[in-house]
Amino acid sequence: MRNTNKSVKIDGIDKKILRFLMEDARKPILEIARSIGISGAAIHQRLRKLESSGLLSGSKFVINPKVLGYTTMAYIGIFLDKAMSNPQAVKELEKIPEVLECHYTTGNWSILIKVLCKDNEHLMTVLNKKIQQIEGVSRTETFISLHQQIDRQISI
Amino acid sequence: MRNTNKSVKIDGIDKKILRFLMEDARKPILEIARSIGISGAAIHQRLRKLESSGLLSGSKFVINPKVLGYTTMAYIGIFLDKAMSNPQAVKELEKIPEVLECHYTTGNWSILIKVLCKDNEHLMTVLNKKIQQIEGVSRTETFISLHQQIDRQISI
DNA sequence: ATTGAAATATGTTCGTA
DNA sequence: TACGAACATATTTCAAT
Repeated sequence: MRNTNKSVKIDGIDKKILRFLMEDARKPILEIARSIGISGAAIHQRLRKLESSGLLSGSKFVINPKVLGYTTMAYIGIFLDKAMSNPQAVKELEKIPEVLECHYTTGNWSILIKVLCKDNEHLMTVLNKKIQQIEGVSRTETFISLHQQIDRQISI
Repeated sequence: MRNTNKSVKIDGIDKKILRFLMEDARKPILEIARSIGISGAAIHQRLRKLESSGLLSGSKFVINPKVLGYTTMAYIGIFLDKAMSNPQAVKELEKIPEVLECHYTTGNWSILIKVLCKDNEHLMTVLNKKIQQIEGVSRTETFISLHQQIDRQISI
């Protein structure tokens, strides 16, 4: 059973450990131990606690999509017909691999999604052949990200 | 010198390796080796090649901000005065820890940012006391993410 | 590109403070 | 909590194919 309440307290040592691992998930624990002057066993124990607190939700290898030719990122605001249920639309969006994020939002749209495509043509295909085809999608507004200037996690 | 051209070719074995590590960056290479039936040394070599190709841009520990009380995520579209240079605004946005992403976009706004706050009150403070204070920011449009339903990397 | 084996380094557990 | 020692695994290199 995983604890997910909000009363998790982390101290300065926890923060140091996390900052290292948020930068490089494969950084050896012993290396971290040496740089912050505490034993490897202690770090191991703290990491277990942080994991069971739910604060650590895993680790990821980050791949650079540009190297695979994916250079066009865009946000798309989607207007749904009143009749269309949000969960049903999300189920369809999940099937589209180019959709990386999907948010149910306040404001103009029902849904805001982030898509990653190879180029503008690819984006157009995704829009016309995939997203607009979803039942209940009435209109979309596309914002192409010409350049992502900040990309980071919460600062701790 | 890192190769960042787009002609990187990866085969099925590379994909299998990457899929494992994109899920769990700390998964032991030898474990992956055993599950796909190839030696650890071979995986090690492939990873080195993938790294030097620029496809692998690192690894990250993922932390769950909710556990620290950060429950309000929002996208904010920012209109900049014509006189205001984009890079200058970005420099100011970088100083705001709640800003996790910043995109220079086509469409209505000059900039689209993603912010993570503890609650609506915190979001309001960030908007009024930090973002609106930036010179050149004329107007903002906020979209609160009531629920993030998809969050993933490119599928390979 | 791949392998197995050797050398080095790390992860993990446990008894103790 | 933290430590160190002991043990189990993993990473890394290398000669050979």
